[in-house]
Amino acid sequence: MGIDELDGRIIVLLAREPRIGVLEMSRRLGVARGTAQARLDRLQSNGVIRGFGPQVDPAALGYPVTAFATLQIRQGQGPDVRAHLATVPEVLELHTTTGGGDMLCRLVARSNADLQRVIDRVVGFDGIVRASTAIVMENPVPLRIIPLVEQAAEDSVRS
Amino acid sequence: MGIDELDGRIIVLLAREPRIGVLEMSRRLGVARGTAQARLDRLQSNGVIRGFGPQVDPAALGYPVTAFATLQIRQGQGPDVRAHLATVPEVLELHTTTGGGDMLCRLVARSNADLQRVIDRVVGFDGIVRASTAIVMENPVPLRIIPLVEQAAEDSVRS
DNA sequence: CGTACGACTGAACACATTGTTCAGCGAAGA
DNA sequence: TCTTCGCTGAACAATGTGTTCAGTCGTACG
Repeated sequence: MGIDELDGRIIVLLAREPRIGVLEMSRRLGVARGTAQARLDRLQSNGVIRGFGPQVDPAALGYPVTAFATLQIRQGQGPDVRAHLATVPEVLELHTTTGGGDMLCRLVARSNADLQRVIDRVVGFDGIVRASTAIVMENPVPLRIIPLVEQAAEDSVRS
Repeated sequence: MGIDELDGRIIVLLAREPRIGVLEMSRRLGVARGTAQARLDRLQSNGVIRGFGPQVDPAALGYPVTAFATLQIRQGQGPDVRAHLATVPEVLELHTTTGGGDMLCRLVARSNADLQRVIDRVVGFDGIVRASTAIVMENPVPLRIIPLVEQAAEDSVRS
């Protein structure tokens, strides 16, 4: 577990220019191609890099509204609620959190009006006692990982 | 704005097997290579596909604890708080939401004990009045986009 | 002190894919 | 009818891939 400095450089480089291949990568890093390839393979089998799936922008798909909903679940209904939420395409993400068996989910919708439809569909299920929704206005820090990768790489240097 | 059925198949295919190239993609989709390439280029310049950055697992980096923190901000301190949070590597994401100028941020930490350090760093800033944190226990629905893409693609068929 | 091991290098090879361009085709719209 | 647009199928040189090899280096261990 953990990554070293070269691993960190690989991830940062890939994050900045995802389309480059192993050969170009090895050139930029100043290492042999085999090294770059071995490191990349290791990072993937380690699970550090899960994959290179396309990053799709929901807004460009016609879903410009994002919201977070906190759900309160009736005792023992957790599994059912999860299964229910998994069937709703507009539920992009679901977490169970501390604090009375609550859940937090990320929603998207076509408009504020459409958000009502989504929420109705989300909470239109028996096991959900209460829902409180916060609509996202701005996203000053979009989902990012590079600073954390750099932090983790620096930590490894100290060893 | 919006995607058609072929676009949807391209995105889903890429999400399932990100490593395939344009040629292999065109074979699976049953279209000419030029078509696949043109569609992919268009999706990217449209902004529908933002990129193909590596999906890094914070847990594998040594940060297995995730939490969501709701922050209450002092009037007019929003910009300063944003700048502050952007400097914290463990802040993976930050949104401003409806409800009294609040913010919601996603945090990671090396352990529950380490989370205290992260939170202290996050809230150790003048403009933050109050913070309430929910620790993530399970993640029944990891961040996903495929169901939404399929929904959007189906919607386009009806036109 | 010597050895075994793991990681890295630099090279080679056949093969597949990429970027690019071309002419032709069919459907939709002016 | 004519034009435009997207798709097809093909070709080309250039580049990258998967794979393998022998050789080097530093370190941990006997």
